[in-house]
Amino acid sequence: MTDPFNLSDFLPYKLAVLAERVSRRLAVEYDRLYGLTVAEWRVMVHVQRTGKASVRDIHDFANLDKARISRAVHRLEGDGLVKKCASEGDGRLVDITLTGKGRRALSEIIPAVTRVETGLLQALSDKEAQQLSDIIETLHAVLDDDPAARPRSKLD
Amino acid sequence: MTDPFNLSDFLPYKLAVLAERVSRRLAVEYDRLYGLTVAEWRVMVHVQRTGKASVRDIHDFANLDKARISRAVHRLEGDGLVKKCASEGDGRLVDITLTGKGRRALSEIIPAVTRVETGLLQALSDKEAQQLSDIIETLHAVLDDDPAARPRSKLD
DNA sequence: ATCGTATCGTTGCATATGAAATGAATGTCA
DNA sequence: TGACATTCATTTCATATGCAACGATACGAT
Repeated sequence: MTDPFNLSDFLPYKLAVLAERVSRRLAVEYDRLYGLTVAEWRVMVHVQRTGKASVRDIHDFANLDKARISRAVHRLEGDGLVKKCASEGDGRLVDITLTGKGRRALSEIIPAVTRVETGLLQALSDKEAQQLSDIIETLHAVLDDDPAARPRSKLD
Repeated sequence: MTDPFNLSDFLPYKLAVLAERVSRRLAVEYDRLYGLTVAEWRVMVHVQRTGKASVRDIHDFANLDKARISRAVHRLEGDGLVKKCASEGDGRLVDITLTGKGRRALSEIIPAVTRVETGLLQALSDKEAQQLSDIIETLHAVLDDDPAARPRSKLD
């Protein structure tokens, strides 16, 4: 017989459950406002931040599969929220930029999702929020040294 | 123009990225050993813990969609890891129990995933591990009070 | 310059997923 | 008891997902 094993006490499970719950709560906001999915939301945010980005760029920074990004961008283009054009220098790349409509969309969505984040952070003291960041970083560092773990995505 | 918005600093994003990375690292173990998916793994663990469980029970405790559980159980039955039989008292319920093979499978998988969890926890001090648990609980409590959030799953 | 290699974005394919519908069994209450 | 509502597990259906393959472009070594 193996040790008693409690899903509820298992750190990976606890992380997964919280992350999913938070993620779904957030999705309510960007879905409600512009019918966006998580992938579309992340694409928009990254493009806003960098001004213009390729699928590859977003892949590196937004922790999303290449194909998922490609499809998200396609949908966003169809909705007129982003514009795609072939890169000047490199014919393989696609330059993705926000349209005016895209910028307006983000300017509605960002306050809404920030409100949710703020609600979460306000329940934590400044010290706790810092502890959480540190702990997250520490756990990433463990996986960085684990050859069976997938590499970490880059930071914005 | 909206505020500068950094995905990397956004708590929900940080949680999602870490949780997914940890989850995938774990999945390497139960996939490697018995070709299990996350859903199958959670079903097995819950059934081991309770001895016998219905789809509904697992739904309440393992943070999985009912349909996903039903399918996971079906596959596990096909692999001979669990057994299904109609409940005595209530003809709607299905009693799911581990087979001998299922118990043997878990006795291999649990040490493997525990090793991964231990690797993560060892990077944290006892105090930090406790802080993390407390913080997770605090964040759940915020969502508990948020009508737009999905209810929390029960604890084992 | 050219051939082989690497990178980029997209697509095909098999599978996974969630929401809603279904059908069977039970519960409720007049 | 009999009608109606509820609960449970499964299935259906539309969509999402990840991986691998692909075609196109760029790079690198000779």
